[in-house]
Amino acid sequence: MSGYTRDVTQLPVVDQPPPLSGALLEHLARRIRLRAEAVLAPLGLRPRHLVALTVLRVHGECSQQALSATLAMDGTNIVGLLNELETGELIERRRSPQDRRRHIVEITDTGRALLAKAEFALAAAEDEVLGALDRNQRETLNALLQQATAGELLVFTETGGA
Amino acid sequence: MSGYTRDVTQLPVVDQPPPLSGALLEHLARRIRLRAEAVLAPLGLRPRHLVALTVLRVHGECSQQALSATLAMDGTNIVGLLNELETGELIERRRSPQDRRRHIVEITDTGRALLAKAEFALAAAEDEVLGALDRNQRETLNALLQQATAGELLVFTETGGA
DNA sequence: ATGGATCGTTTGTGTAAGGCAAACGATTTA
DNA sequence: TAAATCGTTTGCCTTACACAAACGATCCAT
Repeated sequence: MSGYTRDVTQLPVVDQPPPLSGALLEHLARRIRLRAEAVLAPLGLRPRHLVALTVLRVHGECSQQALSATLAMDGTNIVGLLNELETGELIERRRSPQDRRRHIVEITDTGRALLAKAEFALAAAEDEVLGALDRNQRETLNALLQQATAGELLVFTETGGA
Repeated sequence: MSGYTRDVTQLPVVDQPPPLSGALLEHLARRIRLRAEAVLAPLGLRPRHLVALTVLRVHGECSQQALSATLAMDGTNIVGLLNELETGELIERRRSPQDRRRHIVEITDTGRALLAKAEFALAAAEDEVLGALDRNQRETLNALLQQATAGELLVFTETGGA
């Protein structure tokens, strides 16, 4: 599965490094996050909340530890994060009927509404940072990110949690 | 300039939020960063170094405070970051002839080499996270990020630093 | 039924990133 | 000559996390 043979059908030109996105991803994320903080504060949100809500909107409901894996964040910290979101009734924790130890986490309508509101408010900030991209390109970018994000959960859906 | 009228030539369908990338950007960046740390450690690098080097490769040489602005990081912290990079001879600080208070920061050949080496090492980690994107999409993604990143510096190039 | 695993939770500790402020030497500019 | 600027050093503070240990509730296997 991990034996992903990179496309070396031709000769390795000059041993050129593959197109790498991580650093740029991080760089742009930071620039946006800094501006986002100021915009989100009045809404009682911080960047981490935005990320969690966004992920919860993409995926449907999910167990708390699945969320922990998806956000790549320690389980103990997820508790606190969800507490904050639950206080604002942005997410809902309910017991799983199948396994009553589990919490089923889901974004609420209030959560969706606030998320949408936040997104409107953030548009300007993003425009500022992603100014070099035109509308089309930004949509392409977003589609790619969305697809990449949605892809993760397949792993956990397939595996089920083994 | 900031009066960017979003394309509302038609009726605002249902007041749908604009395509937002910030949260997803941050989410994916985090997932990659965590895996990257392990890969970079043996090279004596941390994610922040990778970001700095990558940015320095995209832009050419630049003053230290321009870098501070580009990385959106406090000037005092830039000093330490550059010190670490300079110790490894990955970047070079030299005095500007025009204004000898200024430091001209530039990535060295050693820096480029190590950066390339790191990128090779990181490919697997990215493959893992961006697995839902095919080769073409990943190239598109990278091109967009590159373009967005390169765009920032225009601001400072134009303004000159006023 | 009993014992061992599992899920979420609490608490507590540690670390790394980074902001912010003050003061300094070297330099430029007015 | 005086004031502003660039990088630098020092010191303090906050935030986001990871990690470990212990707990109650629950599931599961024997």
